[in-house]
Amino acid sequence: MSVAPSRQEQKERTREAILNAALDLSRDHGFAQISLRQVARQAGVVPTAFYRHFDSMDELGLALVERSFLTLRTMIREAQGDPDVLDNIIEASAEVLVRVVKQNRMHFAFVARERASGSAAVREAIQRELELFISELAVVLARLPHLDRWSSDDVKMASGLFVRNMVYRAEQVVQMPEGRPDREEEITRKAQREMRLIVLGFEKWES
Amino acid sequence: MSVAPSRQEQKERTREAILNAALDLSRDHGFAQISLRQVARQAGVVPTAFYRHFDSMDELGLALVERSFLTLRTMIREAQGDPDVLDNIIEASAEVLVRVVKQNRMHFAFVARERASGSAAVREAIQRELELFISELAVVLARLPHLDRWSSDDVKMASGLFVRNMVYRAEQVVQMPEGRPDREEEITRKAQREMRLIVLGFEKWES
DNA sequence: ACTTTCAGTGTACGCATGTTCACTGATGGA
DNA sequence: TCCATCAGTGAACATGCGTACACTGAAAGT
Repeated sequence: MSVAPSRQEQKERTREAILNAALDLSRDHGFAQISLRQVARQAGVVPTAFYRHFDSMDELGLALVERSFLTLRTMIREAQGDPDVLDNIIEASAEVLVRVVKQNRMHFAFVARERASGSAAVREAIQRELELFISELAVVLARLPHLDRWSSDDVKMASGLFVRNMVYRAEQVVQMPEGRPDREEEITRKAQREMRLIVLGFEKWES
Repeated sequence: MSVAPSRQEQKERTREAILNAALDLSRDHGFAQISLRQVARQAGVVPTAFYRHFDSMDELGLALVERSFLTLRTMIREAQGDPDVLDNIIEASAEVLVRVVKQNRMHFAFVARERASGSAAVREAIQRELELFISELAVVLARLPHLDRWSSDDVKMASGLFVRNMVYRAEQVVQMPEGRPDREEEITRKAQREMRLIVLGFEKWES
């Protein structure tokens, strides 16, 4: 027999249902074009109940941004903990990328989609988080051979190149039909080739 | 005294007004979230007249994709004609990029925004056009030193890196507030640094 | 045991939407 | 000159929207 949930627990549960409903509906139509009523319906709740959790759709969007970047940070932390990554940044990080993206498809899809097109508030939040993420990755990169002597501007440039590559490949993984390990391998391979090319540039870089 | 326009001319004029209205409204809200009635209103025409030119908003979107990529092709042709580009691909092409994007702000904004988020039809059309564009640029790149001996796959990778970099920088130019030559210069500089890094990689690339 | 709090309900409203239909009147071919 | 064509009109419709408001009833505080 399950115990009756406390009021707080129940509220949290509904909030979660709303977030998931929005994420789910965004998949097909984009967050900006789904309505408050659609979200409420999918969450199994009456439209007005929505307001007990969020003031507006915009606020819901910001909450989704926050939640999505939480999983992005998990990735960078995982990459940092992995001893392979420092030895072999390219192969290891490309694999971490594809794996984490596959596990969190919806979150990455949301970020990739709304980055350029969401409401102004959502778009700005994503840009800010992405900048933050680039800075965090730069700290990791700064410990690599060749890069440890660079100016911080240069390291950030490298980090930016990697992250943009990552976002692009994540878009592809997200759009990839399920159960196509061949496509997945191809994406991993292409990402690796590109990162290898960039790293080759690092070795000759000056100023 | 101006001559009365022919029926065809007048129709073409209205069609153009609808396209421009849609492009203009997309700027703030994204194409996917503007309504047929808004477009008609902005074009100075009654909603039902819209149907004389397009069957649906989706078809309007596809027409905008086509028109936008027409200006993109202008850019590549201009770059091909410019003798500086072959000698000094990086500086010259970065400048061509920023200039052309500034001249065609709205078209680039449209492509960048709807690439990841438009309706399925619009999204797919843009992806297809972008692939085509990468292939065309690859033909130009194949004539560069170091690259002339590469496999066509490798040249396409290089082309893809440049184009993605271009799309990203175009997004920034578009979002840039008007009359900020300092920001513009910074973007040009960053784009150049990144392209230079990639080209450095080219010189050491094998297989 | 009582009262308060508050997550979720149900109704009602005014508004913008996409699409239909019958129409008008200038253009342009006969 | 007459008449067909057809780009653009204007009214009407059903529908879905965001939000206001008064409400209910169980959980939590006393």
